[in-house]
Amino acid sequence: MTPEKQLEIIKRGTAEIIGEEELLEKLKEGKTLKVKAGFDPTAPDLHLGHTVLLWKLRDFQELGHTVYFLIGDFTAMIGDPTGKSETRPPLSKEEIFKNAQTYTEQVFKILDPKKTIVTFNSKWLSELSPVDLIKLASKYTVARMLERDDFSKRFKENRPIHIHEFLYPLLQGYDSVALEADVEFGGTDQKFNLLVGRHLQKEYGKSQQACIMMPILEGLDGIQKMSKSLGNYIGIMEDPKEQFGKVMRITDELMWRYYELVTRLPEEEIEKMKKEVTEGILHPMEAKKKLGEIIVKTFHDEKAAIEARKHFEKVFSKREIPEEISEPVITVPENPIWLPGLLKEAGLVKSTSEGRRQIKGGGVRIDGEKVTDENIKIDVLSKEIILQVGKRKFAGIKPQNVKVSS
RNA sequence: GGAGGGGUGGCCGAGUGGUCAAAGGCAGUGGACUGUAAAUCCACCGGCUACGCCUACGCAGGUUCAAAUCCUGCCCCCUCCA
Repeated sequence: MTPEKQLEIIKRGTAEIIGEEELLEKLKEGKTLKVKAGFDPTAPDLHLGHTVLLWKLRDFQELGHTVYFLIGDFTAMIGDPTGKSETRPPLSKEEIFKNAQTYTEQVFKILDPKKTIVTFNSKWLSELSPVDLIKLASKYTVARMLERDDFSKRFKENRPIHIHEFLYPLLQGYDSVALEADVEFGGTDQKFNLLVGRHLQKEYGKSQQACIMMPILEGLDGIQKMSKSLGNYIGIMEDPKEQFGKVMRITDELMWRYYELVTRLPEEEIEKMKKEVTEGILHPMEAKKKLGEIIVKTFHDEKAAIEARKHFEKVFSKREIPEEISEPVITVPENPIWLPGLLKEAGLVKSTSEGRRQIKGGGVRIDGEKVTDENIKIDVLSKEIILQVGKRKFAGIKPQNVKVSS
């Protein structure tokens, strides 16, 4: 493959590339590139947002390059500045090891393990002496630091910025120096940090990395970026039914974005589907179901995808009770038990107060029958009953799973 | 170090002695409608087998019949001066 052709593959789907010329030069030299992507070890639950980047790393691997999967165990002490700054205690060796394992478990659903090197930035960062650190700090200015979106905003709004937060971009940049990265990856929100890496490499007399920014995937709400803390994510380790259900809950518009960013369907095919939907040939729901299947299949398998779809159709389209529901083992204070208490025991609501509200709001069903009396008492010992709260939460209460405490 | 401003529910943000479990907005949950979507509308949105009680307005005390509101000390944040 020609270097130009390789570059074309690399560029597809990216938001921005800085240092494209150097990258092309390196491709022409035919060297195996060191591709760096950093991850925070404190949040090892990967979601679809991360996969946008992972797929692009996969492209690099398929072109023969090596991915350095960098776990920022050292920089995690600072945390990428977001305003909620707190110095976090360093993670223990065991925790780091455990998190790293969780990572690889997830990441290798997409990446090629043979072309991936997992590494930790504590390896070189903890070796830095105070003198080294001062040298590092001298390579950048406060004015330039304040150009960073997050910092400038906080500065303008009179919100605190701690000195150690300035260290984060510097240390991340130093990672590139230490690794001698040829390419560094990040979301568009990482632009500043990526550029610091490029700058520092120059300062330290190394060749400069290309910075590749991937678009940020919107979360389920369609507005904010997908993140664990906002709770608007689809986790790649999540249950197939959950993944499918969450996909179905996004807006039609957002569905296309997901098609583009988290599936590997060729662009032409996506365009074709889009056209068919606007022309009324393809029902948007059908397109969405297909997306759900693709996503489940990627992280689980074909069988799980089909089952998830069936489950969805049964429970939501036909409003039937699913085949498999949880059957909690519960302890109740008395036998005919007060319903709100039972709902709480069964884990369907957080408190009896919430249980009462749900009943009043018409969200509770027993064996498919709506319950309106919040004071009703239920006999749970004579036969199995199926409790339901809302459309999605079910629990089967079997007499043999019930213990009466008093 | 000095002067001033501020810390309220998941978030934003009103509230300066009782009528405050705390306005309003966002998020969330349930219902209606649907394609389980979106949009819209309605309700709920601290806990407790509850017309009452408990816990909550930075932390700890105090004044009062009564405090998110007043007083004292402490912690934290911001601004200006040095």
